[in-house]
Amino acid sequence: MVTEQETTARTRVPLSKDRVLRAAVALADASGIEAVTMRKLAAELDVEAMSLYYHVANKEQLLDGMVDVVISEIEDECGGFAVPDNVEWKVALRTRIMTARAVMLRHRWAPELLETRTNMSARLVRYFDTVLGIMIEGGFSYDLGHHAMHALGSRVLGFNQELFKPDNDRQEEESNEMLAAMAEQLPYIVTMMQEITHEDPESTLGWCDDQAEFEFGIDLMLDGLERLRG
Amino acid sequence: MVTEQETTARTRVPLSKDRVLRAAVALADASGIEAVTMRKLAAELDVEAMSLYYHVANKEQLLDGMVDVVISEIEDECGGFAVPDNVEWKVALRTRIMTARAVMLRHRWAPELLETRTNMSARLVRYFDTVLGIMIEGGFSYDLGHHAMHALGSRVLGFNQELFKPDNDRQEEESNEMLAAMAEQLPYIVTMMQEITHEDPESTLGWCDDQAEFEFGIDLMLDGLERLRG
DNA sequence: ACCTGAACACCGTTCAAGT
DNA sequence: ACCTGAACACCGTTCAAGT
Repeated sequence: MVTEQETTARTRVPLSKDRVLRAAVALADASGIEAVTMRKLAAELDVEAMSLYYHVANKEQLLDGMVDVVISEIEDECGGFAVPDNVEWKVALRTRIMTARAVMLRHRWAPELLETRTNMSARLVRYFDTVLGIMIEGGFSYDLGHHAMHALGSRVLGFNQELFKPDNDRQEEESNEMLAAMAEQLPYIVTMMQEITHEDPESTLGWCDDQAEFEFGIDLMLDGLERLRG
Repeated sequence: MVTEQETTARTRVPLSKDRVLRAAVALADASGIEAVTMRKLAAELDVEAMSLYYHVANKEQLLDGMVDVVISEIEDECGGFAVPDNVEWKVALRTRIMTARAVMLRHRWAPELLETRTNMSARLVRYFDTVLGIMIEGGFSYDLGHHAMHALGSRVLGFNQELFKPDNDRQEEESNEMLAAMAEQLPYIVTMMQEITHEDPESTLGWCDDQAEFEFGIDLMLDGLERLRG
């Protein structure tokens, strides 16, 4: 019995802030951000809920840490946060944004979390610095760069603030049915639905699988900024 | 004693879904969305928490209802959701968006709520229909109108997805101090801070009091769309 | 028809205590 | 140094019961 205890104690990897954060990210990926409670996360780590408080001050800090893990992934995938040389600013910025987007698609809870956090991650600020840097080295004035940062907003992290939500369960059936019933109330939307044949039927409502719409929006802004840069 | 009971019973306005929703909006305005719990809302209405469930199925429906109240305010302030005649599309759309923005500034919890809701308010869809209608009547193809709706995203409701958050308590002191310490880590941002004299110092970080930045972003998109319309 | 009380299954978190 | 148990103040919600 004592031997068994010793064995498990030796086998078990000790907890650490890093391990806690990684487990939290994995849990959110698998079951959504609402499944990330101190108790469930602890269970995932085969530990009591209160043990987490030794590595993390409170839940706020846990969520901040999860954001940081996501930003780290972007940094890794970009090969660091240096402003590239010899690349046109628009290309450099666009590829960076698309890389960020790829990371966000792996962690679909991340956009909402990013937007609701009030603490600023230091790593996130460094990401913003290189985004700004790409524009400055590309010939932007600091004034225009500043406006651009605000205008791009969270788009620089590869996601869009869509307002049409997935409407998970019922997909086409009820939705089309509802729209048909409201035809005279919604003349333009109904006509649009009829005119536009969506290649990928589920891409209309989801925010994240609609790569083409995201790229349309990004290019609209980048082209506009290029024009203002002169 | 019986008389007193009768008096209070006669004096008290009976609960209704409408009264519940208005109270919830008022509570969120005053104390933030996190203060809107079934128990606190009930207390505000001088009623037990369980009484709310007679007028509202659950908390989800309560939050959906709050969104609907906000959209109603926009509708009222726009004088209904009809597509205006004899107004240039860009002007019509811009004023509508700015009206929505004014409403959002009165209910600062609303943007976050709008973005996290998964149920689509019928009234919100009608709002979108007139936004699309303005563009179609302004000479947009349905295809371009569709792209534009996605690109504008929640901006059509008058808010921006900012990633720099207020950082409420400590304003300049710690923030500037921190930036100075990170000067070599954040060369571009630090320079930008130095170069740009903000007329309104608190407008840089807050998402909502920065009217000028919002207008810059909106005009960037509207001008871009005008160019694509041809 | 409208409201309530007690109870349940969950939260985050504190604090004193264990090894 | 690291982890735990019991307890507290809060959630949303059910259900049987009151008027």
